Amino acid sequence: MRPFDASLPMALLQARESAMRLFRPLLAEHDLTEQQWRVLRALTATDMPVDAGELAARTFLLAPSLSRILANLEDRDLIVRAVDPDDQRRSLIALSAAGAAQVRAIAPESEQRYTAIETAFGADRLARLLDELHDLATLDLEATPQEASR
Amino acid sequence: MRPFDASLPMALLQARESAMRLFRPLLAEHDLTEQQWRVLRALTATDMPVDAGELAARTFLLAPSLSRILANLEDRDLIVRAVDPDDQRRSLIALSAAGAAQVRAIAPESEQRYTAIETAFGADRLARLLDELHDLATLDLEATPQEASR
DNA sequence: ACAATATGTTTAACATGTTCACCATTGTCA
DNA sequence: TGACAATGGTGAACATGTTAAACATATTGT
Repeated sequence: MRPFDASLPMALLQARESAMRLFRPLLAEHDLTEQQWRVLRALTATDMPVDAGELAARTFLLAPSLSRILANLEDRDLIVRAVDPDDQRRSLIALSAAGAAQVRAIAPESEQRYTAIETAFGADRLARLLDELHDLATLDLEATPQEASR
Repeated sequence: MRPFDASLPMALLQARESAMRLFRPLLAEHDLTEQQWRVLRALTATDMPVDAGELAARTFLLAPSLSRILANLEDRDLIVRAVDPDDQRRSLIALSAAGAAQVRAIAPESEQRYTAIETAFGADRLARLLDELHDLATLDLEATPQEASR
């Protein structure tokens, strides 16, 4: 069988771990997990409140995970939630003032560490790598090839 | 701040998810998680029993996670464990006959699906991507740059 | 209007990720 | 030899990944 560390999923996992090792300590100082930070960043990027489904898509979190994360962030008053008046099934989510302050407190150091990776690996090289990763992610492969003929 | 989906960790996460979507259903048919499969594969690749620390390194699992996974696999008789006579702290782990059979049952289809990715993305292109990922993973970045001068 | 269906979100259950603490066994060294 | 630190493994606690089910609200078709 294919050698172990030559597999694509393992290589992607290792590379990601290597990068995250640089960010996790910073986030830990502010009592945020990687996923919680992802949610806060996604909310920072928008002016309009977004519903949970949209937020899940933007952060690449599954709905059940996001649901727990939002409950946590709401308890800590980093976000605010309100029922969508046009569709009571949805809840509209936005950053609170404290949440926005938290993001402002972390962002500069986060950017700085990202730049460190960019510098060490090469900015243009990193850009090409991101392009390749994007192509790979959007490859659409048949999930069940044996049923492709239906 | 940096746009959200342009970040390296997100790109790596998406790419990996895209690839794993192809494998998870296959593993689920055999009641194995991705990580359990990783352990079985790692054990297949060696003739000698390995201790848990070595196995953790090869599968890129943290020790506490591996500990739980091994307990699970041992309950299902897919692996066997024995105390290392030379160092009673270590336990030596090997594939059981049933575990080896399980791997043989899954491997062909797994390889086939991997080949599908290789074909769709381009074999040489994938090889170059793996090289880049390896370089990225082995970049050693200072975890805490501000203390680098000590 | 009403029943059937679809959709957005949450809960449940189990497995893993992550950090910290603990335990047993080894290794070190005064 | 006998404290004492280092090492391998596990347990605990909390957060997330993952799938399936439950729930409430909307939508559809008749």
